[in-house]
Amino acid sequence: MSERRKPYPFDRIEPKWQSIWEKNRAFHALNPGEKNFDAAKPKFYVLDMFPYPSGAGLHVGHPEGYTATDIIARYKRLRGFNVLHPMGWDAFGLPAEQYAIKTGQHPEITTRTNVAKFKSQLQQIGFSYDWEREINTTDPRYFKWTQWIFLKIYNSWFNPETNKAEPIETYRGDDPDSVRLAYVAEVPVNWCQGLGTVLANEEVIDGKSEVGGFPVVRRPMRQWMLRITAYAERLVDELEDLDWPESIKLLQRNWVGRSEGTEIEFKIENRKEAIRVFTTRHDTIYGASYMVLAPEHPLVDQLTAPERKSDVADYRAQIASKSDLERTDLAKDKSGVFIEAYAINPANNQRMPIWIADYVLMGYGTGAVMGVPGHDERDLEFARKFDLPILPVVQAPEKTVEESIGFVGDGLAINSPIINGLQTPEAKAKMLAWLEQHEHGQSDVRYKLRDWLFSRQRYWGEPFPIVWEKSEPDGRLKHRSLGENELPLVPPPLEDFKPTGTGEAPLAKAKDWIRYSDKAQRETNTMPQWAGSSWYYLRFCDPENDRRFVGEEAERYWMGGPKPGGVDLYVGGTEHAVLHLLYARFWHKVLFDSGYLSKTEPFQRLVNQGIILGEDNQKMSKSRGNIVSPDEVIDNYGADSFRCYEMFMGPLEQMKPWSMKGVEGVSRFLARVWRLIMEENRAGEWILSDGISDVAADKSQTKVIHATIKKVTGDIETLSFNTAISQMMIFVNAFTNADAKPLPAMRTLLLLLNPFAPHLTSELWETLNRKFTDAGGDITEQPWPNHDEQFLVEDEIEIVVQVNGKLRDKLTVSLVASDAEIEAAALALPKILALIAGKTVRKVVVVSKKLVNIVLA
RNA sequence: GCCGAUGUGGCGAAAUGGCAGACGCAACGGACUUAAAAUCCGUUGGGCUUAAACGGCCCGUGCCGGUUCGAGUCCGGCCAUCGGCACCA
Repeated sequence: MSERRKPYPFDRIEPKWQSIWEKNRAFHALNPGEKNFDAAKPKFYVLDMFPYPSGAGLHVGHPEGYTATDIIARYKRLRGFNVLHPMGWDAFGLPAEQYAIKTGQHPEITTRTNVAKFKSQLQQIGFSYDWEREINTTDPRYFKWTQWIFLKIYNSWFNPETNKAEPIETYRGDDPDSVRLAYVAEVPVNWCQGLGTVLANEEVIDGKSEVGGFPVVRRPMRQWMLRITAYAERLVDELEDLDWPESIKLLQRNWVGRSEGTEIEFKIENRKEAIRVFTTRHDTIYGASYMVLAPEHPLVDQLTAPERKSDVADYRAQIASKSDLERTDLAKDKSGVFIEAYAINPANNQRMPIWIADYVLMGYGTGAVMGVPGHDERDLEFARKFDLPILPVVQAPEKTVEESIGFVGDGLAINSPIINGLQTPEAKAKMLAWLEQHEHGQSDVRYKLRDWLFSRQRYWGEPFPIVWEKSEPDGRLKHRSLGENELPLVPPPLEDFKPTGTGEAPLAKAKDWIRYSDKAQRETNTMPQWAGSSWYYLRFCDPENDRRFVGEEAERYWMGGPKPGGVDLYVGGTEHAVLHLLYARFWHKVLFDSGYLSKTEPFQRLVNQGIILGEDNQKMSKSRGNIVSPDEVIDNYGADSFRCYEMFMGPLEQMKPWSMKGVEGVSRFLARVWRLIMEENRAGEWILSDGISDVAADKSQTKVIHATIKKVTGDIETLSFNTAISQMMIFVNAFTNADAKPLPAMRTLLLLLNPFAPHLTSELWETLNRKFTDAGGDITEQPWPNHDEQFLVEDEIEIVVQVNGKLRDKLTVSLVASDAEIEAAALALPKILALIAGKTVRKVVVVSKKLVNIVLA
């Protein structure tokens, strides 16, 4: 590619200013208690979702959110805030480990290389991060505290009476291990033979591993779990006062899946056991004609008649062999086995045949449902397939009884002696009262949320600070935590990172490391990648602290404020709408309950940037070959053009395609700003333009200046950066052909543009200061300009004149004209007279200082 | 299937219920130039009217209806695209 002449010397000024900022520690935030800390300034904590440093480097999607937060950070500094704007690396994770398996290169080396690449790319864009606060989740000084927090969780239980976590010592029951917030359980997990590890649900796509595409099967394994379900209610309720997009709140609410209903007990014919059922439609109990248990339900073995045992065993085997994928495919086709036992419907004492079927899940509710085929789609399918009785008990509005079969909405209770004639809500209330009164059931709340599967069979993750010890009476292995003084627990050096293939973690190969004492061995599983990212925003407040995960004063300052959430602005992709944001909130609440934090929520305001598509309008991917790297953009147009284009493309939260032509347009705009202030001399050198003079702007220029201050300031506050840039383009267009460029106007423009194009504006500011010294100091030390409304008012205003709502003419009147005067003037316009001639004016609407609408009969 | 978001020129997009298309891209025309690039200026939703220009008229924000003096914007119903969940009782 031939050397193109640069429209302005960004290749010289951008590295220059980046090194000045670094040398001056321009963006270093001071903590309370540090020398020069200014307690009079308000704080602002603006955070990006820190990246996983992959080998591929940045693509243009990463810096979209980063640019937005950088503009906010720079703007807030100019507005006199102490700004915390940090960056770090979420560096544990599968790709580095897979690379290690392939090449033998230790993940630590891969990680270091990738971090260096990412960091240099971010620095080239000129982001104002406080690099002195850089953190890396794989650094033992960091994960020491990840392990420490795990111990806090492990050593806590959730007290339902206080609705918060408390130290395990306060638990009065026999078996503390049964209530810890971190516990071991045998659960069905996603096992991926190809990768040799269990995977989280989100790492499994259509029954295959996201990495490598290997098949994934369900398999019961003993795993570490975190009791996030204890917080289900608070995770929903405490969303309320957060400034998050409603759609994201809804996603979280749906994920937690609260439903209110009733737990009902059904007696079993001729037996002492009972089946408990959870239902949200206890008003349909008269229509419950059969009972279904999940195949794994603990009562199945006891209740199944001897002659049905082999059928049940066959059915269970058949289900176990199905993969998740097959299960989804077969979702519509109901299957099940009758176990030759009967339950008694407490409402009408009818016998209900008991079945097992895989459409009932052991993991939700009680693992048992009452079959109401009249008013539940799945029950109806099941009943039709196995010829079970179908009784309508809710009549749909405007429908006959017969037509109401399959109706699942609210209607009129029928065939239900106790509640006949009642609308569903009243029917529910009365039925519940009846059930409670006769001790058949009580109201209950259930959640879809499951506990968090927290262990992985991987090398490249935080080891659990847990040892397994032979306990004295029975010689069984029991877990216990390491002491805080034993942290960090660093993973052993390994030559061979390969999975064992047996479900045992790679750490099991480090025989010396595992051996803790004569009678104790270390836990060999590691934590998932989500661990480090569940609290990193806290560490940024005080990253060097080696006595505490975050210092109290630093936490109170940066995570404080009047709102429930601590981080003032958090920007990142929607892909983390549920998991990361839910996990972080959960950890935060445990730490809050334990008295370590000042706020109940981590993130007050959340904004999701939209993804950037390739020029072909498709998602960027290696296989499509449409990935745009920031490097090429910066080489050709400079970092400021890159930043401004990222913001000019469209609304931050919207999905939008990349366009190199668009970058060029924005680059032209910045070059125009440059040439507003600079000109080339005969030698081809850029020098301060003769046109710049210290004169006042004229009236129309003043108006543009103040309109721009107002618009840009308001737009930055609402993150509408695209329209802020448009307004600055209007400003520049207005001054491009002016004979004299008034100095104060130029300074105002540079300040407004500074958060967007910091290198260009710093350079021009400095150049102006060399000749005109009164502004003094660096651009970053200036106050943000204020607009004055008086310069925006017009002497004369244009009034739109409509006839029957259609624009017909315009009218210019004085600012002080009354509505009556405006109406009279409008009705006197020749065009309007012609239009209304011979017609009756039925009404005239006058909107003050705006419009007249003449309505004809 | 359920839930949510989005739908405006050739393209990215603007528009407190009040002039639809700001700003930018692309395209076309002009100035400068031996020429090109760069730069600057202008035109640019569709159609009709007009020899042409000025002007004038009609249509136009996914589709159908409603509220309103007035709807891209509010309400109801559809359609399409994208995203999430998916036997959750």
